[in-house]
Amino acid sequence: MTITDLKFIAGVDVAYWEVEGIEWGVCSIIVIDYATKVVIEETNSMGIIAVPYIPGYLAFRELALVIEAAKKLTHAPDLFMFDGNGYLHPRHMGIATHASFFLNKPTIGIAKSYLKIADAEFKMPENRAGSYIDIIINKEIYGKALRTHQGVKPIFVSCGNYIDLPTATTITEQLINSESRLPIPVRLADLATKRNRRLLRDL
DNA sequence: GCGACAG
DNA sequence: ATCTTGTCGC
Repeated sequence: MTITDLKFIAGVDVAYWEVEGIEWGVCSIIVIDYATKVVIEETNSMGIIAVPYIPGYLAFRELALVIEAAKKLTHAPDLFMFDGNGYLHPRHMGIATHASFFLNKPTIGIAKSYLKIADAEFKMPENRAGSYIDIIINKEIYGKALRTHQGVKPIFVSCGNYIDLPTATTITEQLINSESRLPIPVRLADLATKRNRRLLRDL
């Protein structure tokens, strides 16, 4: 995978709500033009969520909706960014990695907090935009804690699949604006998911 | 039994 | 993730 081949990049997220003891979820996928950052497309899917949240098993809870929303896309993304980990996972199989086998596209994992692996801790990157620290466990780089803005918590970037960490990091950094510590596609998917939830639950 | 815990 | 008001800061 080469950065110069990238045209469309997708951000994926899921939001939840409950109705009479039943949990529902809505998945939103936002596709933007990598060069201009303009939104090209949005697709959604919604359904009952039957799988509970268990740390390490997020994909089993969210993937069905993700795949359903991805099927509706008319502009095939060249890469998908997820709200959650990829290789930075106890079995190297976070949702970003797991999803790649269904999407058949490069994926990147972007987590907002650290999923502790084998009691391994990480040092916080220094407090300035762009600083990062590799998360190394048993001499292997799982991902990195990346500070996208000064004075804000770092995000955790890891490979999903079909991409290397330096490339994933470069792409992530190029999609950061002043609006959020998260890359634009993930941030927009997060906003879309909450907007759609408001519309759906008030139905 | 207690603490930890992506979303 | 979600439940939630005001509030501090750029």
